[in-house]
Amino acid sequence: MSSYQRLRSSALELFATRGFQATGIRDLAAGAGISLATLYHYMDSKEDLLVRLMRESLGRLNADARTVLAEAASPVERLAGLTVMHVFAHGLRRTETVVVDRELRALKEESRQAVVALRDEYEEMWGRQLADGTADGTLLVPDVRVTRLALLAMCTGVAYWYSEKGELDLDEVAVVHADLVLAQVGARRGSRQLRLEDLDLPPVAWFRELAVREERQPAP
Amino acid sequence: MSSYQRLRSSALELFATRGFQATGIRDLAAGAGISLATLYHYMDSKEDLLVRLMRESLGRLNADARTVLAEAASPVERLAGLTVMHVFAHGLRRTETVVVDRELRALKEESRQAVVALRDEYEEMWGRQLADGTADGTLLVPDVRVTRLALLAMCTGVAYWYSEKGELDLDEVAVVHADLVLAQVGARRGSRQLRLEDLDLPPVAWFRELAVREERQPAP
Amino acid sequence: MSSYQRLRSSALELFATRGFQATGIRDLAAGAGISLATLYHYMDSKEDLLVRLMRESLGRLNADARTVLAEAASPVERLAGLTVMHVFAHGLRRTETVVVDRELRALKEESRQAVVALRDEYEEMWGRQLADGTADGTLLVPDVRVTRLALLAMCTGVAYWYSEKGELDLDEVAVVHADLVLAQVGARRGSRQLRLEDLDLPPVAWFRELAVREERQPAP
Amino acid sequence: MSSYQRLRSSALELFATRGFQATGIRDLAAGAGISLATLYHYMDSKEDLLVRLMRESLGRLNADARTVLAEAASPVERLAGLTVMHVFAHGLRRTETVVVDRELRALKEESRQAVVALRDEYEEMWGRQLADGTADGTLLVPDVRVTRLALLAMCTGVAYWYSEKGELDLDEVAVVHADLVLAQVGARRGSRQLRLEDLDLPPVAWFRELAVREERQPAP
DNA sequence: GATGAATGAGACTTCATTCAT
DNA sequence: CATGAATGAAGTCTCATTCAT
Repeated sequence: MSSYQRLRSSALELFATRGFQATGIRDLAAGAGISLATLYHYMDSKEDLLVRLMRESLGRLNADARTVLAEAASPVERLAGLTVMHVFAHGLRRTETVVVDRELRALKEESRQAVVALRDEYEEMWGRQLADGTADGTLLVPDVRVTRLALLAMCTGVAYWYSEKGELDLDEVAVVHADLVLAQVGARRGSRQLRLEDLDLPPVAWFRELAVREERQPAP
Repeated sequence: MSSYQRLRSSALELFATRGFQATGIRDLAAGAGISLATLYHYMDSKEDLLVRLMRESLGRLNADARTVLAEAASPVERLAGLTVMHVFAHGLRRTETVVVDRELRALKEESRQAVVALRDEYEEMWGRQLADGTADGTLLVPDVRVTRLALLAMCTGVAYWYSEKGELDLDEVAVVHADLVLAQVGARRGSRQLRLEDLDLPPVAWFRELAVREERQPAP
Repeated sequence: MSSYQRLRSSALELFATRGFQATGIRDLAAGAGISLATLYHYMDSKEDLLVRLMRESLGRLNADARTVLAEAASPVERLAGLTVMHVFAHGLRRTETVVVDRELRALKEESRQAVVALRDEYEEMWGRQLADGTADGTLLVPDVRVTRLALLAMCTGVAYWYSEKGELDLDEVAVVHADLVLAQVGARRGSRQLRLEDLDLPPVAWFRELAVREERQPAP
Repeated sequence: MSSYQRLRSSALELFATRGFQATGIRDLAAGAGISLATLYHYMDSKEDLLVRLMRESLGRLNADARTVLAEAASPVERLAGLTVMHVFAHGLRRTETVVVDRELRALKEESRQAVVALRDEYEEMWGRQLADGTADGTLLVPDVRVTRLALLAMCTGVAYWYSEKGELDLDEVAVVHADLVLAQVGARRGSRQLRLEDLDLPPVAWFRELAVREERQPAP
């Protein structure tokens, strides 16, 4: 693994665990196994590194979301698909998603806006399913906007409490969340509450694959 | 307002906005309108201040939760009551709840454990309702533990996105969340999905009052 | 002597000898006998310190120049008086004048402009005597502007080569420079070249006194 | 233009403008359009580069001075010739002369002595004319040593304030300085003040040619 | 010739904290 | 109560330089 790769993953781990502000550049250098000065071959500044990691992460999340949307035919299925994908992404790529979620405030205005734009792009995909499903009557929510925020908060929470070392199985967590979401948005067939297993979606293993698929990392 | 009161509220604002690590003691002093040295009349250390604020906040949350539990008769009603209370607490006491949620990791082991114990006490009250309701068949969830984590993440999210200056009405947000929770846990009467308005609980205004009720602040 | 006084004089010595850029803040702290952190009680930044020292120095030079102008009645006498004053100021307050002369380029644009304005104020007093004396025919120069620059460069040079420990007497150096200036500007009475001793000016000792007179230093 | 030529001229520009200490090796590399590591093919160290540039510059100044002395027959003419040559050298080879004048203090003792020796060699040529002219009565100065220092400071000043882009004509500046010098040293023919135009010297254009004549640069 | 990667030392500055007054 | 002065440790970042390729 190259120096940059080591820097990337240890920085994510540190930022996620201690927080960006609480992580010193000495920690970053030590984590990557390089000297303090060498660190600056791989980043312009600490903030620059953070921005880079955030953009990568959100870029990938958006790509995965688009992949999911292409696999699902209806708003309800798309919403469920996004949920499963989101849970896997936040459970398996814990560090980067936590960093994106928590460290926005550490950015200066300019870079913050760029990152927020990427995040909005993602959330817009969720919002559209809620709006579409409400429009065609396949789901029923009290308030589209509040519901979107509530669902995302719930699913993002996985990154904070799930651990691969724990006893919970992430496949199950994903299914549970999808079912919770379907219940929340009142997705029914006749009088019966729809569940993930009722939908025409790729199997859960497909979503797990998507989340762990290797991505070519851009050069420093 | 006394110096300590000003310190308390500006510290919460700063910790919530910038984060604990990113807030310097100079910021704290400036926010309270006192000198750097005087600051140390009101706290032993920066961490000590944080711990104090967290304990106050969680102490109050637990007290409010107990008040709610005493007002509701069944697991379903208690769960809905906790939800409404939680949303008001996190919407109206935004800074302190955000600080409790985000800055646990800034504490040293010893104080962290004390604060975590308070938090666990609170979450246990939620968990108990889910367990009780599952036991007596009044609600149906895929997994008690995952559901508890999911619901709490969803409801705590309010502190992050709700703003008193926004166009959303917090009363409505609270109702929406209660309805979402009831849907998620499959609370029904016959085949009909239960909603907050169907339950025997104090009116929403009562919960709002609870959340804003003045509390005597302990002396420094 | 207070910490600030010690900082002031050792900073001038260091800046004059090694240059601003080559002087580290460790050198400044050591020179003043204080710790690195304490140094920042007395300055906002290294550049801020430099600006302060420059403004003090130029402020005093301008004050001294005005004192001299008030003592002399004609352009020729004023020019000679400025010359003697300038030589004493640059010979006896060597460090600060050298710093003002050499370190302008180390300043950022904003502070640079403020300092340059003070310097221009001073040079303008020289220029006016040349212009006035040319106008009333008491002196004759090839080019007012070039002459002013040439004279000032010559007289400022004293700060670079004169040393109190050397064998030259500064009183004599001042007289020589005044005579050189009078010769350069063609100051004559009839066909005879005027010399300093021919003019109606305070004695040389008066100028020396002016240059060493204690000045109240402003608080940090 | 070769890499070394570009390095040479951009280094001079940077050293003259920002100062030696304030110029980083990254600036040097960027100025020459080469990489940081490649820079070290053209110099042993930053100081080595500075020494080289200084020796080149002083070597040329001495050569030019000797050429001038060979063209002039008397101390007065030689002094005037040196003055005109000096003004052209400092006006047209601004960067290198400024660097030599200001950055001596940046050198370590050993190299400093070598460069100072070259500078002394040059100043000695000025001193000799003053001494000779005083001895044979063709000029009259208050103090040979002080006068030499004063004249040189005055003429070197040209490098600091003259700009090719300004409105002043360097030919005129040179003539003015020569006349000022002649006045300062009391060069007369009978009772009349001598001026440059009275002397038997090559035309001003000859001196300008001398200052801009291409010199073979030694290989790296 | 040329360079990307690497580094120890040191740059300037701010940190949380203490203490005599 | 309140504070100005002081500090050791640590913050982020840049320095001139080397070396394997």
